[in-house]
Amino acid sequence: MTDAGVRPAESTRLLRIHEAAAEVGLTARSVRYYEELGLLKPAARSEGDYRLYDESDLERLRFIKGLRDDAGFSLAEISQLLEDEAARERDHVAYHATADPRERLRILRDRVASFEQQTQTLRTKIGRLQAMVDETEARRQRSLARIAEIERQAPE
Amino acid sequence: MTDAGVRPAESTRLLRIHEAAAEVGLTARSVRYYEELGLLKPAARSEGDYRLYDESDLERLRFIKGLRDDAGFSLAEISQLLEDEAARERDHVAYHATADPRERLRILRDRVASFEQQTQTLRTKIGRLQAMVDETEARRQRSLARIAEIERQAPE
DNA sequence: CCCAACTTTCACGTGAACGGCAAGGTTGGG
DNA sequence: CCCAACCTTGCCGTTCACGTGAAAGTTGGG
Repeated sequence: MTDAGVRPAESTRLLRIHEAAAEVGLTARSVRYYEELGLLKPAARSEGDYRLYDESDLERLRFIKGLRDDAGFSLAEISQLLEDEAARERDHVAYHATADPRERLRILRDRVASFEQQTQTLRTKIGRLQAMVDETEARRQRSLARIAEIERQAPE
Repeated sequence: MTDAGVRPAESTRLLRIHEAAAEVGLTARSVRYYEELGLLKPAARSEGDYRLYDESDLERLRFIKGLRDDAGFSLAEISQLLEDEAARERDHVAYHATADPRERLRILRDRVASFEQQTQTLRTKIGRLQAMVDETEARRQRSLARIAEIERQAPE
């Protein structure tokens, strides 16, 4: 209970939408669209209502971009995947607002569960891709076998 | 030059578009659209111009569907990925048309190269997904560490 | 041969994921 | 205080990947 104002630096500078978007390789339009879909909310707004993004926003945007580009998820699926974390995001404020360790633990544990859900989903996708690789490998082997056979029958 | 009509059994029954589509979990419209994009061509057409698909067509359709659903590739990317094989597909006819072992070897070798290209692309994608998994795992670990720390400082 | 069920091509409609513009407000250096 | 460069909220346009008829032709069992 000592030391009242526990809200010091946040250390990272806040970025405006174009800066933030460029930082993670997106367009401002996309970022606004993602917000419209409820995928994220800027950490703050300026006096004149400019969107302001912090480092955790950038992480989130990078994650979204990864899910979209690398994993090929639709924004609806991403929304689904981040749904839990979106609820936690509301807790994020609560996390910094409360000093109650029990509350903080609850929030952190939910977050861990969310991460586990995400890795699970990603691993499932990896599994399906691996199956496709195996399939293709098998087809390659079959072709190699036929090549060998032909070479046996008609050596050049 | 002996034996004019060399087109005997093909063994597998030919399916019409709805049957083929249902078999691989697609719609007839999608299959026609894929043909329009040049992703495949039915093995044959009936007297009255009905599309007729054989087993290799189904394999191809399943592969396309896998690339679309599991890998999340766009149809343009899939087209790119199958491009080589599409050229080989034209060779497919040639393969059965020729009895020349040297020509058959060339076709088979090209096919092997195409398979290797495909697995390479898929493995790259798997790598990016794995990186995301690692990232998420790291974040989970960090949360776990903070949980442990809080539990040390304020044991319930 | 007939007819219901399937298919053809053509064409317009739709939802997702933005792009781009207009009309106005905000920032911040000079 | 001024103004260029940024931002805001609409809102309409576009591309992709199909969905959904319409109008006509094909298949195949009875």
